Amino acid sequence: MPIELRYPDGTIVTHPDGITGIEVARDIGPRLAEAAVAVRLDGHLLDLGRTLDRDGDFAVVTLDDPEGLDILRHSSAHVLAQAVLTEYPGATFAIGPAIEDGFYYDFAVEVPFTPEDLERIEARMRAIVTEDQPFERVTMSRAEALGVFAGHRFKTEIIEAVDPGEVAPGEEVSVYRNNDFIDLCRGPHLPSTGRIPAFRLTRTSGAYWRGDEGRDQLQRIYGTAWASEGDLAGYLHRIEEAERRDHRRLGPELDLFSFPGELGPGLAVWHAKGGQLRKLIEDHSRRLHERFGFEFVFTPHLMKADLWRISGHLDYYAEYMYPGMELDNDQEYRVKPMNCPGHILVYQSRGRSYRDLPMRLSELGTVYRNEKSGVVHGLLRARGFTQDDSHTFCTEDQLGAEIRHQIEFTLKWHRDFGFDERLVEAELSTQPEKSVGDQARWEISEKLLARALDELEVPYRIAPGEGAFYGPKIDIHVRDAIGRRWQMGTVQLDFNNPERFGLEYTTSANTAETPYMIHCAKAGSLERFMGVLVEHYAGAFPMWLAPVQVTVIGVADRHHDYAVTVAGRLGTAGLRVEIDESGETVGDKVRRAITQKHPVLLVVGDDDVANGTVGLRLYGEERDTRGVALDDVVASLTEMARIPE
RNA sequence: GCCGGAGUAGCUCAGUGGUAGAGCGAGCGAUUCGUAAUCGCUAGGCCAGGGGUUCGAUCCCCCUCUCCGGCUCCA
Repeated sequence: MPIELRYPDGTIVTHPDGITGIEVARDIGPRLAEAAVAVRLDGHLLDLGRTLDRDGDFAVVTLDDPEGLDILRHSSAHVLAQAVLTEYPGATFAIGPAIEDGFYYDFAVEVPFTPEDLERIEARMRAIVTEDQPFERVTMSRAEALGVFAGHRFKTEIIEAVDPGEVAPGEEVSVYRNNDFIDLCRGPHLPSTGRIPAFRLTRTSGAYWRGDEGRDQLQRIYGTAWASEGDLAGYLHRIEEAERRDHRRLGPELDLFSFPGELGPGLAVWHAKGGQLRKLIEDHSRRLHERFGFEFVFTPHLMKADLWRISGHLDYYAEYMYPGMELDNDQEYRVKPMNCPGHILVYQSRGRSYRDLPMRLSELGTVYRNEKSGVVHGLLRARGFTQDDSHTFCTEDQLGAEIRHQIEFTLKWHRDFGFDERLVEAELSTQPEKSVGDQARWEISEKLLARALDELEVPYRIAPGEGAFYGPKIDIHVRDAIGRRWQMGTVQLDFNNPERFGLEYTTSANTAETPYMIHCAKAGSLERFMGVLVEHYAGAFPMWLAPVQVTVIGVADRHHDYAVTVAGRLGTAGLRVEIDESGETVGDKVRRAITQKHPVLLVVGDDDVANGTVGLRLYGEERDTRGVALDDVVASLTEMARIPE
């Protein structure tokens, strides 16, 4: 029975039954056959040597395809495991998938790997690649497989579980063999180890078996693999670029913030420049909250423990809360990890009617969370931070419009900081297995959250069951200047707190109703947001955010008075200006301003004093413009420094 | 919290079982210069903290703290 394959260009070609993927590829073209690493038949990836036994959409997969890279990385993981099992007798292996940009493999070994081990393993891997060992696919029964992997307890566990995610369905399992190395695997793989063009082992770490803290701690080795040495170099360059942008490095360098050891982990101090930046961001936050109809409230950092008992935090969140302190006749107090209970008390301070709703309460609320010691990470994961937090109380009728309103706000917020529509993605997390709250409310809310995203044309994916137990949520993610994805703001429904606190409003029919409560943070944590901003802009902030917008440099000391005049004019126009008064050379002063990433540099010399002009150089530009009239500079810089409308 | 790595001047890093060095930065002096580093001098270190081994420890061992890479967690 011949089979009909439809190629990506739409043509349908008939082939004899039993033809293999590589044979079809050869039939299409010898160069394609050479580049081929696998084929795809109706969405299923198959090894090149597998026979094709049915009609379907057919495509040859090469290393230019994302799937091709996944296969390359997966095969690289096998070679890694082969190298480790060869070099370290007694080692056993767990799982080794492809991940973004690379792969890893988890091992159980007597002694953890050292950087020297990594070199040794990498050398062995190179030898395996040079030997160009073919990957051979073999299927066998579970019983046989249990025999093959006897003594490898993790593999045995996988086979016994017959996890459909890791092993082909049914009783048969597939394994891949190259030389005497054999691994349980669904495949597909490269035709042979020699088809790995470029790889590098990058680091080691501990990892738990099955990701479970309570189970074996394994040794994980990470690597990266690419279609060419050039791609590998490009990847390593991107890593360097990310390091260059690291906010933990730029923060102190640009005098923005630091984490003094005396304070304790995860606690930052903001220096004057970072304080200026933060003030600008907070000002913008308040401006927009006001424009979007929010009211400002303030709640204390310390509240009676009973409040956290009512809210349920002491039941569900206690491990993140700092220990209580006993005051006034054994009254226990807690530092707040969240702002919600405070805002609820504001709501509850008097009887509310439907006429009060929607009530949007916001606060730049500083909270403290006792993050585990191993997870604090600069501003991105701090123990003390400030949320641009808000809690909105509304009726069911208002809910749809309100959700949309808050998402619009969040989008506007990100747009203003350089994350436009193209860089924003959302994630809609729905009801988990264990949840509280009225089922009807869950359904209505999830529907309205999705509808708002549709209407606002925000691309999103649904994370089924990933919502908090108290309500569904939308998380806003952005991609930064080098393509990394960050989770930023969030819009969350909360069915738990209104119930626990017994919130009510009086309807027009004079009945009591429980309001909907929407938790929304636009930036999330200001600290985290600013950390991401630093990395996004690589410390070179746009004019309106730059702590120092303009540096004025006199060519020689005799130009100092004129420099002061220029700075005065700019300052009067509302610009943030510094004069470099050091006795250094012009070249050195220019370099310092550039190193500090100041957006605008004005150099003034004899000609400028005589003509009322300046020499203008913008950050990121190699050239400068001489003899620009001071009035023009004031006008154009003021325009450049405009706050987003 | 767990696994691994690392802590030497403000920063980036050399260094040795016999009580420490460079570059940058800082201060001072000279230089007065037109767009990415002018020259010189000076100051600055409980070598993360504590304990041990040793005649002697920054160096070797143990503990603690902090940071880094992951894991885990992420109401």
